[in-house]
Amino acid sequence: MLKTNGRRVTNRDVARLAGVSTAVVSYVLNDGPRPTSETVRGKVLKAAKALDYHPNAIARGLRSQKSHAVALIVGDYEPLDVFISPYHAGVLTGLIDGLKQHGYYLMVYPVGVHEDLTALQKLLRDGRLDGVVMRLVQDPPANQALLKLIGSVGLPCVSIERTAPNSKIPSVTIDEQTGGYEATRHLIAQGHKRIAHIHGDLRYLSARIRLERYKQALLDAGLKVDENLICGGTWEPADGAKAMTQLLKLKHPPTAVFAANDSLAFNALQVLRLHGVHVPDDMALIGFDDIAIARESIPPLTTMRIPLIEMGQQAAALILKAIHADGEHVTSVTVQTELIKRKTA
Amino acid sequence: MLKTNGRRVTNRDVARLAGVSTAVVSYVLNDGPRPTSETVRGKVLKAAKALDYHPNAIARGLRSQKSHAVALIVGDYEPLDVFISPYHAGVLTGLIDGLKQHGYYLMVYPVGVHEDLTALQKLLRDGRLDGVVMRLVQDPPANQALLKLIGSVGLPCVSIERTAPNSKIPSVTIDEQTGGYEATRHLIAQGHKRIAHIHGDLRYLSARIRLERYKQALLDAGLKVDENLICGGTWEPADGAKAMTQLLKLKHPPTAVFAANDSLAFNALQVLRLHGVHVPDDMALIGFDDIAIARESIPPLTTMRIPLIEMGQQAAALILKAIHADGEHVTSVTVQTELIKRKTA
DNA sequence: GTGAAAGCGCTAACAA
DNA sequence: TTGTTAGCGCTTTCAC
Repeated sequence: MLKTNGRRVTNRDVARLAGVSTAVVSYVLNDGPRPTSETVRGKVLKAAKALDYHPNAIARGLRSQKSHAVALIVGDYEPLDVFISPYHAGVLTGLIDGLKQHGYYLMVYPVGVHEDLTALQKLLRDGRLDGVVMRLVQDPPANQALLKLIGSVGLPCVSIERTAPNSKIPSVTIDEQTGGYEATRHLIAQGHKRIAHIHGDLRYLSARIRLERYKQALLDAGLKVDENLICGGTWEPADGAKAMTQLLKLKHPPTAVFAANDSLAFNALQVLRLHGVHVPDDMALIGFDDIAIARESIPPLTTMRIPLIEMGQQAAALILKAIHADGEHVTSVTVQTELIKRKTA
Repeated sequence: MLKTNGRRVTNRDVARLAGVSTAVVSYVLNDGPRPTSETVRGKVLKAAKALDYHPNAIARGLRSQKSHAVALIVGDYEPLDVFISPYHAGVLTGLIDGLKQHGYYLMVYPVGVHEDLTALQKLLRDGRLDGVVMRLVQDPPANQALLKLIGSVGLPCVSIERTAPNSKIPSVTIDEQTGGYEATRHLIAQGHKRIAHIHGDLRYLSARIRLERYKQALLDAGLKVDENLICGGTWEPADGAKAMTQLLKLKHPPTAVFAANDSLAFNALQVLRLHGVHVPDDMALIGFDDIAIARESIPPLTTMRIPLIEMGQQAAALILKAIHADGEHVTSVTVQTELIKRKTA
């Protein structure tokens, strides 16, 4: 905290210089809650400027019980990878932006799924936060400890990417159902009958939904689900290459592939090129997310776009609403995916 | 901030339940500064647990003038891209990790180079920060406003990636001199005589150093610097493709290319593949940074690795030292780049 | 070894 | 319209 060699400039210094009381200084600087005369107002403003006065947020926070700070709590299996993933980076960016515009600050706090929660509890009960945006990764009951902790502290909270089971926490979710379905539909619409799916880490709900909706789209189109055409392992990009290699070895290989995210798709694409398979003629390919690599890849990837920055901004809007709602209900938001047609399907 | 339906549990509640004064509660919970008897200690601890007491950080901060919070201020031309860049994501990750281990929290604050600084000034003078880690992007005099602001608030500060001119601010820098030189040396060592360089956005110091060191390495090896072999534009990945296309059109094309970062190198690589140029036999290629794409690309990129996470951790160590140093000198740190030999050179 | 109380800087209720 | 002052929750000095 600030440690000037001279004394810190306070409320009282301004009051003294302006020849008024500290209350008036407060009234002027906060534009209320009581009116002030123009003359006094001018004197206070002048004194504040002369002294280069900046109100102390800590003192103000102690008094008003508001910190104007929000934390982003993001759980993951590998907390050190969290912000390196383009996925979270996008959300983080939108969130910061949305908060900054309203004078709120963002604290970032990654937490490993098996990490002890006492440190987090300390942060949450500290009084230094006005609200929390959290990103759950695990399913119940594994995420119950975190959820219970957040519930117990009574802080306004918004869940991002998925809903918080058994709670009234509002959320910003992706319409995964439609996204996975439409990605598959797009391939079907191009006349493909043998469509494979490279799935993500099935510990993640999004991976499971995409897989399930892929199947549903096939069935709805009167196509059979062939388990041989379903492969994958984790979100590790290398698994995309592995899966594609596997698919190419099939006696009866697919003519199109829906990969659960762009990294997987991109790595699969590289394998195709290595084997001289022409994309999209010999093999169509669609990804998911629309991260930078999708545009940069040659050929550029067709993909289902998730509006990451928008998600972050929506989360910012929601948590601000929740902070000011004072118990009133805040409605959840679902963002839509969008088919981005490029050159691979 | 926490708003329980019941009253907040405070110091006094614990004191009352334990039958002691608030002073003793503080002594026990903070292990000092005065000793306490074992009996009293037990009673206080028990009462604190019974009431689920958590000290209020704001009140504590007001009293102690310490917040245990640090901000990462990162300037850039496009503030919305800041944390999406794998570069900053790595630094951010290391920084959070290093701070968390010492009970400090990180606030993130991107700032556009042409942005008005009053909002930032407010944050810095707020009293809510114990220190600042900043990443300058512009050169003097353009960065002077930011630098002057930070200097004037008297907060402990650490500069990351580059030094802060005309100031005693300690820094975590990369040994760019060696990095750019060694990358070029590596290509020379393989017998290449015509080596091109795809440079980055020359508004950035790192881009300029890499270019300059590339030239120096050539000269030191008795090779001529051919301006036709130097191209590039911005850090935009697409410029890597553009530059490589240009190089291939030369009557006398290079046999090796040093790209100023991995994204540029990767996009250049795609162009090579498109033209059927074999890498590394017909054209060797080396990148810089060692971001994920360098590993995932096929063939994987040879590159100069920057230890991003380590940089963040070093920055954390330095800012913590600066916060506790109380005016004493904190020495700067330089991290080394490392040649990662993969398949493109 | 412990209690009482001052005071960190601010806001707002109470008085005037 | 403005001044006085209590008090947010904590740490630490002063007194015992």
